Amino acid sequence: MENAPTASQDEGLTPNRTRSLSVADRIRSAILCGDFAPGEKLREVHLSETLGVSRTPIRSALQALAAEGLLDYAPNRGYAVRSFQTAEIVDAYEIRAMMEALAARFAAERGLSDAERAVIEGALADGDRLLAKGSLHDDDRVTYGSINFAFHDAIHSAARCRMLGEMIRLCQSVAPSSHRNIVAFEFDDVRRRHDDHHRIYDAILARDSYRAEILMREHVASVRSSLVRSMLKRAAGSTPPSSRLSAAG
Amino acid sequence: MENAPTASQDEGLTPNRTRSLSVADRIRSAILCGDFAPGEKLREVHLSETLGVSRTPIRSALQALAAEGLLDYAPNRGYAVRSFQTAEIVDAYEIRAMMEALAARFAAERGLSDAERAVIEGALADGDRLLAKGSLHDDDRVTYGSINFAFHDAIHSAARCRMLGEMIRLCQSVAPSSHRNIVAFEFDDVRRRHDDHHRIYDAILARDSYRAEILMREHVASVRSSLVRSMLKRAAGSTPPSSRLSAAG
DNA sequence: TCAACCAATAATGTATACATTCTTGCACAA
DNA sequence: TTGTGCAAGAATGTATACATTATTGGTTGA
Repeated sequence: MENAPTASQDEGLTPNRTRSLSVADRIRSAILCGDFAPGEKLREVHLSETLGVSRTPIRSALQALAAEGLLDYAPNRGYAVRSFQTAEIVDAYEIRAMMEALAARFAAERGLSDAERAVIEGALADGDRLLAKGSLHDDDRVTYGSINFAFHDAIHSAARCRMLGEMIRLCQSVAPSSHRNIVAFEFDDVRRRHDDHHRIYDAILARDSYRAEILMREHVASVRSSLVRSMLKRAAGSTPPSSRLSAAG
Repeated sequence: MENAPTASQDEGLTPNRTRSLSVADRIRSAILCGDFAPGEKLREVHLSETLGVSRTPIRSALQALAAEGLLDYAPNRGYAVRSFQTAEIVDAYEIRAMMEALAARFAAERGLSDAERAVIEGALADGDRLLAKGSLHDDDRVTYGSINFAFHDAIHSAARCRMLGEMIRLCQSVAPSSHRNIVAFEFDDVRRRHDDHHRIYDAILARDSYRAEILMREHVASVRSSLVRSMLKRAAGSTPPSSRLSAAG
């Protein structure tokens, strides 16, 4: 009902899309959207019936998602949604800070292509324009998210290192999996980070690899700090110790 | 013939070993031993006949090895042995240097368990004993390899970060896959690196996370430098430019 | 009441047949 | 000779039946 037959919806744009890959995308989205509780078991037959494909592509998709770190696997016991502790998410930002710093260093050492330079300069200009307003609405935050992604993605590409890109992807797949992870950045936070972007770009252009590395490391680490601060604030605010026990179990 | 029926060789020590996992281990070993040429295609039916299992566990194993980075995959075109350029191997050491440095920092921040401390002190003492001889035979180099592994593995464990451990594993799976990668370390190299181990342990014990990180980063980076030097020397020595064209194609 | 045991059930693991896609080789025309 | 097109073969993708392993529930014994 809800899902059209997969075979007939092949779109010409994406040439080789196997059922396994499509199914992996759908399950991944569902996990990241929080449709499954952490630790929840994913049964093959159930997914098979829900998604309208046989168990074979389901198994393949689950294995792929486990390799991405989204699922836990135990032989003969199947797959379960991996539950990330707060500490693991914070650690992932530390790892990502190191990896992005290395990417910035590589980019500085190896130089930017014309396309990459254009993307970065576009991202910087777009950000300048957005921040010139002096405040941010929710839509603006989404927009800045795209700008931010474009900036970092161009640097990953400029690093010319496939393994580094893969590892950064792994780090990124951890954080969004936690639902309570939407940090409402303040305007000043965003402005400061956008200023970081300018400096990092300057360092890369100047082929100053050491400065590019240090700046990027601090840049990502500051996101981690904001995250921790935000989580502490929420923990203290939303569930004060007194009201906790009085709430119905 | 050569392979006993997998089902009957279940050993009590390893409880849940599926055919997929066993097959993945065998193919992984074959790749790391260089039984397949870089870029060589791995056909499912062929492997299925060779290893005496059906295509199902073969496909699962190939997907796992692709996730580990040992194989390349393209939809409808199967799997091929990933060929690592020299630059990629060198880059992997840079990545590993960052990751191991972070692991050392985490270990210093979070402390060592009694077991981890015992392993490290054992590795340091064993290394001291080996190096006291003043020279190394080939057997000694193998022995020191085990000592080195024990030291680093204990620190990975002390980092208390699963994702970090997984990423370091990924880095390590790259380097050995290149055959021309056996660096014949000189005695002085090994002695210097063992001294690094002592200093790193001291820093971790002293909870000096900054020093532990810096020392470990330099420690791994020095291996990369030795590797590069060794490759340059071999390139210059074994195939001098003059003899290159005279050799039969 | 509680623990251990065992059968029934349901899940995952494997083998195999079929479907789809890619590759290969040759025929044919420019 | 060279390039295009097509058909045969071989490879991968999928579905399904069967095998093996976990889990569950109840029974039995203390």
